[in-house]
Amino acid sequence: METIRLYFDKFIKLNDPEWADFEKCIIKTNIVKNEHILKQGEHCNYIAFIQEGSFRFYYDKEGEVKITAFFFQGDFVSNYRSFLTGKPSDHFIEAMQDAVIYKINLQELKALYDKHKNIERLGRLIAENLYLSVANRLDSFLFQTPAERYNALIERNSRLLQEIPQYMIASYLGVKPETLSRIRTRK
Amino acid sequence: METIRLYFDKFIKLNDPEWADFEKCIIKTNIVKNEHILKQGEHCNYIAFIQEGSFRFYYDKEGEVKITAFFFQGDFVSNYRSFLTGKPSDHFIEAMQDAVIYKINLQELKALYDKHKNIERLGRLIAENLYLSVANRLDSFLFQTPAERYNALIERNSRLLQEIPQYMIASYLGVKPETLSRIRTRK
DNA sequence: ATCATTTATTGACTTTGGTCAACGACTTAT
DNA sequence: ATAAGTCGTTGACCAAAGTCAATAAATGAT
Repeated sequence: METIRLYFDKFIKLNDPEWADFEKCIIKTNIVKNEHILKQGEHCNYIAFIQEGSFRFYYDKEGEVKITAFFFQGDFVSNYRSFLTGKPSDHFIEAMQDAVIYKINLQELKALYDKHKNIERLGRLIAENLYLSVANRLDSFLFQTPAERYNALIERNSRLLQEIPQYMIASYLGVKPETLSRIRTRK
Repeated sequence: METIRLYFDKFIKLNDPEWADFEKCIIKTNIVKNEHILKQGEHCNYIAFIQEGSFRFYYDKEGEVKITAFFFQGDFVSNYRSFLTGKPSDHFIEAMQDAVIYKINLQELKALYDKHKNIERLGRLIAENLYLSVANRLDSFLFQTPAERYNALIERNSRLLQEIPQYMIASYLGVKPETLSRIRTRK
């Protein structure tokens, strides 16, 4: 559990009593490839920190799968909307590789928000962090062409994307696999 | 100032000492139509709460104006990304009508985060709130056609949109004015 | 190693939205 | 009142991505 503490220190340094309480609401979980950690219709009652592995966050619209997000090592993975609103998830979260995550339970975290100011602050920093992620992704749709999105993506994440099949990357970029294939050849 | 307190009570009830400190970092400002409250290149050092009026949040890409967001009464208006990261704004914020806003200064707010747990919590709630807004807008681009976005928008905001010219709505929806005109006739 | 399945590519054609230009309805300034 | 601009609409054409189908390449299971 000490290694996870180092990760959280990057957000905020918790003192020993704070950490002791925080640790209690964390559950380390091993996930196997293709396992779902959240399904459509379920309530997302956790945020998980990814120590190892990667996930896809997708939506099944009448049989057509649309990938909304990828999550990698060092990211928080969650249906944060469902987590915040208490509404059931419209997305699935599936492991693309074997993974190790630390689940932080919603109810217990809320109790810790009341108890420790620094954990309340951690909650703010996580929210701000996730805001920036989704705002950047929105920008990529507002201001970039599919080809520009693709180039920016491989620029940022080339290694991590090696293992991800191209049709999933196409879905993430908002185009059909045929179109991504054509984008890749015409440059 | 008491009227603004009622608005903030919807997020979180601050007690009198908390409110007294919070009030000090708020500046009530009157804005005239077409006035910019933030320009490209400036650092956004505030979040403002809109008591009256509306704003457009836009990006000027080589002379082509793209509207990223509208803000209405009861919303927070800010370049929240610039506010969080400290980087200069790439967007303009312009009043579409005469407006009354309450600006909350960044540096003073940060000091209050340290001083009052409830204001730290207010910061979290604002971040979560803005996360949900931008996540919903991203979804509208991922899962909806321009026509569906248009219908959902007028469904939600029909009254407020009365005063906004159609070419701005087109830009917000991510289409050209000619296309929006055609969407409107073909139904 | 072989066969079956999944994934990626390519071609022909369709659909959707963009571009450019013209025009009419309204505003606004003089 | 008139002229100049702005805004919304319409038409003809263009460009980009989607669709459908065929095939090739890669992956996995036995």
